[in-house]
Amino acid sequence: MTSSEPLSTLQAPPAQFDLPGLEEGILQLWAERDVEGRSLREGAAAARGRSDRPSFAFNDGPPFATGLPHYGHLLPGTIKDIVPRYQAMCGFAVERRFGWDCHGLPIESLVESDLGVHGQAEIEAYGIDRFNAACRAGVLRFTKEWETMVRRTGRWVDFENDYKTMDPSFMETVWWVFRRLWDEGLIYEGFRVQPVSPALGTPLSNFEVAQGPQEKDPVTRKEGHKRIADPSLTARFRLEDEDASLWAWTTTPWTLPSNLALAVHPDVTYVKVRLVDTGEIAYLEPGRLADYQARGRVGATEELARMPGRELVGRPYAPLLPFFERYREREDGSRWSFKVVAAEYVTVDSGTGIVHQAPAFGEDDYQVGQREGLPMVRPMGLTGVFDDSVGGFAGMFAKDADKAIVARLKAEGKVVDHDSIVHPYPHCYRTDSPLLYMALSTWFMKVEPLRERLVRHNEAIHWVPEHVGTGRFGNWLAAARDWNLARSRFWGTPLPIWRCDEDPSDMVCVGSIARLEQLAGMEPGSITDLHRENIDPITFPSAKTPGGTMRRVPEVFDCWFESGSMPYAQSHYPFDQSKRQYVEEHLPADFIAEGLDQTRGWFYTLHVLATALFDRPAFEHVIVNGLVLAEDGKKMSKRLKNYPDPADVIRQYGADALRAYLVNSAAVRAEPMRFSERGVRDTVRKIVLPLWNAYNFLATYARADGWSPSSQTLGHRPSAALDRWILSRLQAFVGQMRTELDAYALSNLVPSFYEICDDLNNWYIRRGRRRYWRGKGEGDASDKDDAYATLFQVLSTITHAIAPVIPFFAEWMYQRLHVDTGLAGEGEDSVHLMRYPQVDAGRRDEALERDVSAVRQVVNLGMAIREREKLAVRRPLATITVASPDPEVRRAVETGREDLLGELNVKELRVQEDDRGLVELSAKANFKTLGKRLGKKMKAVAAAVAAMDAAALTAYLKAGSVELEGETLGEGDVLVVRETIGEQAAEAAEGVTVVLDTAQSDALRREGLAREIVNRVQNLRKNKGLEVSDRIELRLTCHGELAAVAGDPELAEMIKGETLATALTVVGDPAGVIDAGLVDEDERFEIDGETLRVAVAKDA
RNA sequence: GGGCGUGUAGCUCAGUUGGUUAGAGCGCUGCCCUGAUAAGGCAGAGGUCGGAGGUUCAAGUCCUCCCACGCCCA
Repeated sequence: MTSSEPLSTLQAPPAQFDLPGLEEGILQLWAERDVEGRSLREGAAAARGRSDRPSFAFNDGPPFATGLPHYGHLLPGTIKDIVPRYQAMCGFAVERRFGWDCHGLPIESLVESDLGVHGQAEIEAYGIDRFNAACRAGVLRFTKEWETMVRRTGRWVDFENDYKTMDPSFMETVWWVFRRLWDEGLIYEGFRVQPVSPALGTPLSNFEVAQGPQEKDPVTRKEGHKRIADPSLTARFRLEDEDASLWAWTTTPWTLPSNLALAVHPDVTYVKVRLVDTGEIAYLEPGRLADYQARGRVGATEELARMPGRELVGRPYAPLLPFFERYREREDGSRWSFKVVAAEYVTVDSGTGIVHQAPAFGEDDYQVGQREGLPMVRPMGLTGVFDDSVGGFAGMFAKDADKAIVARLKAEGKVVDHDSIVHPYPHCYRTDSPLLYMALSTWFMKVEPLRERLVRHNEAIHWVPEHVGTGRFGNWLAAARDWNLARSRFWGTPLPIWRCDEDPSDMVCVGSIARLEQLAGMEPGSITDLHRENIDPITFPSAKTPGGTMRRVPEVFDCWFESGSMPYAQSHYPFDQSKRQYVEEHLPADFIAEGLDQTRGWFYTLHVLATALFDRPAFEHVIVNGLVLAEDGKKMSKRLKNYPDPADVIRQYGADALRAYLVNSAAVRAEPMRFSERGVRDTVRKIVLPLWNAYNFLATYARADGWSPSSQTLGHRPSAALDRWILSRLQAFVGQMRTELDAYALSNLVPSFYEICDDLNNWYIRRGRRRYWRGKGEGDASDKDDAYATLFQVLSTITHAIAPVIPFFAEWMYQRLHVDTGLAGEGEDSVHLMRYPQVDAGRRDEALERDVSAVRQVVNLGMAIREREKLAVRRPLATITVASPDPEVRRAVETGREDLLGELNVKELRVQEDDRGLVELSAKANFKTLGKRLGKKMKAVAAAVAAMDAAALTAYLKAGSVELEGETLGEGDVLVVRETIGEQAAEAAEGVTVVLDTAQSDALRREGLAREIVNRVQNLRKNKGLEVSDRIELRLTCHGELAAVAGDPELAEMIKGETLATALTVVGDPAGVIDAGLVDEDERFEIDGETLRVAVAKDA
């Protein structure tokens, strides 16, 4: 980074490792060189058919911009960056447009709070135009923060060329989509039972219901709806075909005027009883009767008959209240209402086992009513006030009418029992009033007829993980219900249905702006916005009904309909001719990714609309991520502050660390993950630092040596086994990365990367580091070139391969390795514009990899022996004996002799086949091969195998088979286990035994001490901040054995050579002043109880 | 209430078609190595594999039920 440095060398690593700072620098570099822009514009051009590259279609799900991004966005955001980045490196042009979900309840609720205007009536009074203007102004309030955060995480996505669901072009395509469905006959008007806040006069969404007041159940301690006291009324419904009653129970007497049927469970047994006191004959479920009697609400009874519920079905009863008697019979005289019907949902947990049905006021009731063809009776509007159809109750609020209704029924002798009950009940989140459930008119898309096609197209989708597609999503599709896609709201895409005010069946569905202008006789181009305030006033005369005026229906679309239309609407399909072909060719899109919670959300709506419109799936590959939980396993909660601010985490550890941490978690397999700040910190140490260290090593020595890469470096084929080994491992690594990325399986990327870094740092560089130390003219120059070229190739390839995962650090490495050194050509100024590495199968050598594994295993065994015997590695030993019956292992160990001796600091290697005298043989049955064959005999045979003695085992090994318990055991059926005998310094593993000769000769001991001295000097060099190539003058003050070592000419040369000392002065210490601590200058060390004083001076 | 997941060491997670003594990383303890390393190596402590039944010669793994947690839907 000093300006005097020539550009063709590897830059010195920064003194401090500061990943966040490094990332900021890379962001700046990307901006200065327009790197991101070049990549994104390539994708955008492809969408218009103006790129020579093949295109890869990625569709981004739009988030609501009403809140700030959190980990639930950053995790899918990382996935959405890795895959397109990889595909771009594979030569595809990838369009990556950011999207904003602008409509819907989140923003409407915010604006309601801001304005203090709540519910339909208030908003209409306030003015839809002003209300929507406030939504428009507020919905993008955090887009800058989003952009900043998303960019800071390294995600490349096009914000300039973004899409918004409130854009007129987007909304027009939504109209087009709807019109297509309308033409296909997939749209119908129907009812849906919805919770209504009578105080607001507005239906509420599930989300709003969940926002309502909560409290704990006093018994179960579970959180639930706020509790309320309601009437508990059991009424008698007089049968018309017998002098008897059906008893039914309700907690909502206000729905009784609308009663149209009574439901029984077809398979439950009911009883007919006579009440001893009154002689009344009644039907109900016997267990429930016993409950009433136990509570003293009903007296003694006499059982008359028993029958299953299905035998009661169809029996007529007299209306409890007279208001809707006209629905008793149909025009053809058949029984219509006021009869017993069957319903599977009826339970015997409460009430009488016979359930009052008011189809307009309950989801279950509504379903039964639809099935039975019952009329729709709803004597009230959204405010819950009875209308004139219910006589004396007219004008009363539903809940207030309870008392009057009960009183009237009592007076008419129709009440069996009247009590009160406290139970959880949903309340309005805004006004705290109890909600009323009622059937409201709305618009549906027919999904049920599409089920078979939905399931079939789902089979073509590649789900990661698979179970989400086959399980959760597949089940949902197979049971898909018609989709209520209208909302009684204000800020959304209006339903493009105009209906005649004279004849409600006279309707027009408008599929484009131009068509509306034409119908309304407006100038082309005069409609510039499609929100309600601009569209609702547009009317036109009916073509069918003379004198009728066509007016838009009031509803807007469910915002999921809009996000499901995104593949078409983001490109203004089919209106924008330049992108028509792209849209049609890229359905299904190649790739999408979102959280598990989108299964019934975006994934579903995309799939339903693509199936309905084009008879295709909407996407080909999808990665589903799990939820990010706080470290305590709970949901992340702003209120609880149980998670760190993402911006702080990035500032402290870097975005690469966060990305690698997230993508290395179970969350990429759709499992929930617990976010831990420590996990991010560990990721820096485990993932980024190893690569940085490796670069640091290369740069340090290359600079000292004046080595720099040339265009030949990357193709260089070294001959040394160590080089060929790491290059082979590199091919394996690239292969793993490609396989995983091609399969959209991201969970093994980081582990594979970690493995190659480990091999690089802890074997390749560690074993090969002396190759880089040789000064000019020393040793084999071509070997040194091999070493540099190999290390450079490895770092370069790793950098390319890991770039999609850690884009910042990979870019930093690339800049150092390729750009600063002048290797990168025109247009090659960013790693992200380069091609993803190919596997060079010719450089893979699996036999060599196995050999190195064998050597490393022997090293580990040797280390274990040294540990156990307390033999420091710095102290040389005379011999190591490796015994193995496997010729492959013996050959591998011989080949790796140098590494083995070097690592273990041993002088001589002996390899032998015979391990007799070193190990004891014992045997175990191989359950895997024998289990299936032997079955119940397995236990006896296993015992016989375990009892085999050394002689029997040797015989088995020779013959390859043995006869036991009448069974012939062949090769592999008996597993021979070797254990070292007695006290010797030996370790055994499968197929190999290692023994160390622990005897220390004087010569070995002196050499060990010399190495101790070297170690102290090296530490001192480092502490003094000397460069690895600096020469020093060295002065040692010591006495006794250390003085003898330092005075030995051979050892002194060794010390000088290792420490780059040009001069070594040994000062005796006859007075013992250093032992006495009288000397405090320089450094003092203890070695084997003797004191050493070291003085180091840089040789000028 | 239903669907789909999850539950294995203090923490984060592996654990193949059932197979012997259940593994790794982090953290902890001890020792070692370091002429790039903020790393690394060796060892130790730490487990009723959520619980209970069952199938099997053999169950963390298969079956049934239950418990807890999560998402979605009622």
